[in-house]
Amino acid sequence: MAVMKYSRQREAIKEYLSQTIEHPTADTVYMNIRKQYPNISLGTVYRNLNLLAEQGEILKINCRDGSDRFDGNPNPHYHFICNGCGRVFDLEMESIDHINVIAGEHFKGNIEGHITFFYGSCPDCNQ
Amino acid sequence: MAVMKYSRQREAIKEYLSQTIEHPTADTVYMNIRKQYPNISLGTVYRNLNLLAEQGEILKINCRDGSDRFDGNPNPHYHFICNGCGRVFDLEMESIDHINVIAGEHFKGNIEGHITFFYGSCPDCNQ
DNA sequence: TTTGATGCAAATGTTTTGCATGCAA
DNA sequence: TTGCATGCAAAACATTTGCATCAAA
Repeated sequence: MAVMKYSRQREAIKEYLSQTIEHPTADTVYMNIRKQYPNISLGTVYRNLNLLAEQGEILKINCRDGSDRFDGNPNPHYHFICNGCGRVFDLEMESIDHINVIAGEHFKGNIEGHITFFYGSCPDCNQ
Repeated sequence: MAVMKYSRQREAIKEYLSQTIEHPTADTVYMNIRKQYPNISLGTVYRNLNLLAEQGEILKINCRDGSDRFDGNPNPHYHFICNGCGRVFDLEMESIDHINVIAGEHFKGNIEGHITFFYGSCPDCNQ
């Protein structure tokens, strides 16, 4: 892969993601970066989000409510998606990597990992 | 919800899904049903797949490799997605519902369930 | 005869891409 | 200067939808 050159747009995207607790969609990122760089294009936002995710600097979350979401915290962690408001929350929880072993007990392939997200109602939507 | 009327197209879709071990995309279902009903439209396939999934007669799998996949086995079970060939396998494994409890230990919302899929290399792609 | 289901095509929503230009190294 | 990054617009994809017609009940 070619070396990445510095770009102020990419920095702005990284900065924005690192300081929000939301898990914004590409479009939300676009809307916010536009406040600072009105001429930035959606294509550039997508290109940089994908680049950063590939480099492991951010996480791409496929929560499948239509569009992908992005998380400025690159450390592996689990997510909770609220059925009520649709917001995505980070979960602090102990490792559940042992489920890979359980999954592999009757399977002849090689299980390398899992993707899990939890759903239900968040504190605000709960009753 | 209005009562469903019989339709031979829907029956054919259900029949096709129940007798394949693949986890076809909507487009693959379309291609196959067309052998029997050359005039069926992709819109009808999508409408019926969504209907059947809502009724709990089939499963819709969001494995996020581009398009959704469908499974004729409506009983909850876990899936394995091969990083090599992209195929989706059913996993026979014991329940891991306890991870809902683990996830809820430090979270104030109500965790109702989880979606998990495993990945790695399948027996064919493994070495 | 009533009303859900269909085929067709157009529309939608998200993401990617081609290309000329801009800018970092 | 070299070549990655950008802005713009068009394209690519998967999926949904409006509508006139068809067919189950």
